[in-house]
Amino acid sequence: MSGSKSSSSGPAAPGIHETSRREKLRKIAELGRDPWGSRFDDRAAIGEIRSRADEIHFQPASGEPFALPLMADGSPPDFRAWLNEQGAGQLVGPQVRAAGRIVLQRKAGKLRFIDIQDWTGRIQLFIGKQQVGESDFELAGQFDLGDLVGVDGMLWRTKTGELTILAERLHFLGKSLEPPPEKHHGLQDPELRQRMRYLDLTYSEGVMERFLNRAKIIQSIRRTLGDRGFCEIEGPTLHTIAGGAAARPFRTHHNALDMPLVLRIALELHLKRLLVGGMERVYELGRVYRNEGISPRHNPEFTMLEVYQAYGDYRTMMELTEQLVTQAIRAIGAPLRLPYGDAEIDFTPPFARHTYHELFERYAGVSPDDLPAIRSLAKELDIETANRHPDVLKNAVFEERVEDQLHGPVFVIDYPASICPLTKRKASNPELAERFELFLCGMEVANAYTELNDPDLQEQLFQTQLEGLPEEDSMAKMDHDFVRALRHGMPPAGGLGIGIDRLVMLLTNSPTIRDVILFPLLRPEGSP
RNA sequence: GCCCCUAUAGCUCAAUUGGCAGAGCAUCUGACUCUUAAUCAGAGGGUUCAUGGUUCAAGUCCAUGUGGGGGCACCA
Repeated sequence: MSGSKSSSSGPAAPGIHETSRREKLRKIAELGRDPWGSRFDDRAAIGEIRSRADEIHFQPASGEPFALPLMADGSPPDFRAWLNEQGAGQLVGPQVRAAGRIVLQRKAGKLRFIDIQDWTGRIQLFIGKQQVGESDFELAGQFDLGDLVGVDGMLWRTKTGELTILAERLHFLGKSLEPPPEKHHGLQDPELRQRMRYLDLTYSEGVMERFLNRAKIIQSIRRTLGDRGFCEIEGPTLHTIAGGAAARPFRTHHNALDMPLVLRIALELHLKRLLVGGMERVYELGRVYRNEGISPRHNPEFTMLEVYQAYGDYRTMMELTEQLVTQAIRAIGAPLRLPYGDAEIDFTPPFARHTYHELFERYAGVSPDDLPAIRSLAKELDIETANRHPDVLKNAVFEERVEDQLHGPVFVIDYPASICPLTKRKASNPELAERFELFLCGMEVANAYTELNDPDLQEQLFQTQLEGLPEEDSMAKMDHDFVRALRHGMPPAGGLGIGIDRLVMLLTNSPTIRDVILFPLLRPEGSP
């Protein structure tokens, strides 16, 4: 970003907007009002106020008040005519108090119409000198778009039928020194939307709702797990070994101990230590950090849920996954058939279950056991074949050919054991791991295992994985402390990981992960 | 790390073949006591991301850099 787009901070002279706003700020102070406001009790949310529209009555000059004609969506086209037919009298509504940001202003002679917005909605204020008095009307003259104001008044309708607060008293709650974005189009530049998320939340359609839905989804997940007796914990984010996944970590350093540290790339190994310790149902919902590329589906820090249940297995986790997802959809008040881009996802449980083998044959067109065929297919797809374990190669083909086809939701089950070093093998077939991944729109959203609890096998698998791999590329950094924990006996268990950001993307129809992370990683503004 | 696209007023966007840098919103002044992205009349607002280059002349063409977007790679 160039310097010319940077904010007005710094030595540059204040722009024309700021100068005008500071002048008004000064006038507000002159009127004896605090331009930065103070506590404002007992206001109602604008959404709540709007829901009281039916309390507005018409009070004729003589006789009993009566309700307005039923208005399905707010205002009838002929409200003005209806009012004229009623003859003498006036509208009477409940007394309300609201506060919000000024998003539109219209002057009509000595009247002011102002739209204020809080996080539940917008409402129009009618400001006339007659109603608010000399001083408040003078105050209203100092209002700019973006200012925060409060109002006491009567819920009412204008002649056009618009639901309005007829202002009786105005309160100034906070000045904005900067002009808001263009009112027709809002902020368009994706960089500015992420960098100045506060503006995006206020002025871009659907952004507030999306992030409130994110919060509801996370609340729902905690509730679902809590109802089933799971205990939430907070593991360390500073690790000495970046274990539990295959990803490059962020490196850092502890000064007093003069010790290298890494930020965690997964939650897994500490949760399993807690299984050993007797926490039979345990989970963490927290941030992990992976020092990798950025894409519409990847942010360097993201939110992960990992759940472990003693004496369960991966099938237990499949059922739990369905519960977590469908409950989350209910929590945001959405139907089980959800739009995503041009497609629709049907979350009605049970989700489809297909084996890795079956899907491989269907979409790659060759048998996963036919190694020569896989090799030639891999070459066709420009996949590196030299010195790779057959199953690793097979999985590369799977990712290239199969995953994009998995519109889902579909549980892919029974992975080749060799690519799952933390997973128990199937008793009936030790070549296969008791693992599933949940795919939606070609995206991996969940990953679950029957957890490996044999310490000798675990140690051996760590060792095997290490061979021939640069240390930071391997998921299986030898973690002696973890193996020692397993040696004390970990119950057989099911484990589940869910990428919360991706789940939120799917449930809120968001095309990129940056749309569901409030502050995604950006380069510093104006960096060289 | 590689490839493609992109950067013009506070914001959203124009600018013909290389020929005087424009509009809407916002701001300021004025009119209007039921407006609805209010309207009407006027005014001010620019280092065209940066640095070089080509040219009589560069927002426009070229090179390099920076930010952003998209794709690839990376990501079990």
